[in-house]
Amino acid sequence: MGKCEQCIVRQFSSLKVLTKDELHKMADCKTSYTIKKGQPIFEEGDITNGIYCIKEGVCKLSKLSSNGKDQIVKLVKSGDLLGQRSVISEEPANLSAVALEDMEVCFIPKNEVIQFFTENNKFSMDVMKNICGDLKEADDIMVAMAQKSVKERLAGTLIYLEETFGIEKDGLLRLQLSREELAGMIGTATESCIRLLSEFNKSGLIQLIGKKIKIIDKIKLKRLAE
Amino acid sequence: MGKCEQCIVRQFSSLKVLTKDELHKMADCKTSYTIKKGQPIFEEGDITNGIYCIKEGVCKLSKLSSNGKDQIVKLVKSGDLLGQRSVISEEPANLSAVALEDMEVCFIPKNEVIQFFTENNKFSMDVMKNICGDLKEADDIMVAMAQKSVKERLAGTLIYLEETFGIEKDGLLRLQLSREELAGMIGTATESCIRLLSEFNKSGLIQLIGKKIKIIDKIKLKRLAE
DNA sequence: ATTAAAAAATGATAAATATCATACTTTTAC
DNA sequence: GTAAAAGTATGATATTTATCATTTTTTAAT
Repeated sequence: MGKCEQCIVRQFSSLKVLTKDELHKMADCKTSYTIKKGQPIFEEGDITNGIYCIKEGVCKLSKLSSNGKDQIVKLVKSGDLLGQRSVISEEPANLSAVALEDMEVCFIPKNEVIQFFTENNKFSMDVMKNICGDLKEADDIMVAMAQKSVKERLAGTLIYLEETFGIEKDGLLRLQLSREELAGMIGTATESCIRLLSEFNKSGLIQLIGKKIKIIDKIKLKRLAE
Repeated sequence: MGKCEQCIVRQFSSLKVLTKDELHKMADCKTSYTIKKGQPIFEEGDITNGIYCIKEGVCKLSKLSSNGKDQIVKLVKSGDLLGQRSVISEEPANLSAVALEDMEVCFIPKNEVIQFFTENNKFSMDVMKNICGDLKEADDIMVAMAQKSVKERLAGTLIYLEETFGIEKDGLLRLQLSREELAGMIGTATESCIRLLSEFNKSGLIQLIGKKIKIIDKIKLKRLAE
């Protein structure tokens, strides 16, 4: 069983402020999982009873709207924690978490997490800061959804994907989303998303290679996103 | 100077878990303000250096989009706290807060708030729960902005306004927003908002009396909002 | 390797929404 | 009290976006 001390999640998340003792306690109670691409970690409405540490891979947090479309609210990647909100609010999950790549995650039961909260003030402050960051991000996306055109949102999302998940040696976006998922991020119909990608392709902003995307003119794309 | 102990904010917000001692400390360091309708409490980008307790009145939290329109992200009312995110994140305000009615607020300096955080675990947990609630709300609104039509969002917002701020004896929505502000809540052009209000009026869902609004058929309106 | 299924792409069209113009009404300032 | 300004309302029109239909391409299964 892993020791948690060397884990990537410990370096990047709120776990960095845990003491040696707390890390040992965590290592003892955690459960490791492998999740295949496309599989859920939890679903909207589930009672989660703990948080997940993302050791490897990326997942989407999404919510099914009454029109039957799945809106992607956030992407979560290795080094991040997942499911803190439900533990703190003592509520079922508001969003579904589904793997976009094969993943490795660890589950830490609620009781331990709450103990860390009450016994380690640094930890609760750091988790709180992260949730505040999520709130700011959500507010900003809300404004973009309400006030920006689909074209602007697509441009902004492509920039975000490059800056957050990086590119491969050949310049293609490392994180591969289906057109439907990309549409679900920007909040539009799949066909509209595809059409705009074609348009960006023709006007030399991006290049479409199979289903993969390469950003060619980042400056113009950024300007388009405003 | 007020004592904080009897204050409405203490009854409804995270302040309820503060000890007598902490309340006294707070009463000593707080500053009371009166804010006239239309005046800002703080603006996007301001360094706020503390939190506000809303004793009386309602304000809007909004963000100016690059298209020049003001998107309303949240309404905050008496009994609520305001500005916690900036204090926790140690960042400038992400949103502007502007009074929709004459208001009475108290300002508590950052240092005291942080002291309460570190010394009173109940307080930090309760603030955290509230921020988690805001995050859930923001995620839900984001999905609505992305996936619902303007008509559905208007219907939902009218229901929200009635349920959150109540009605006057004659059934009119108590909180009076201008058409422009209502449009800024649902994320649409003012004219589109006005047109849909007219349509709702003609089809008997609501009644427009001057600039005030009365909900006539709440059932149908709710069904419309989905 | 071949075929079925899924995903991506594109065209045609309809629906939703924004924009611009203008009229009317209410509020505000002097 | 009156004029100017702001807010509300409505029409005409343009633009954006969704929907439905079809084709092409890619992926997966046998």
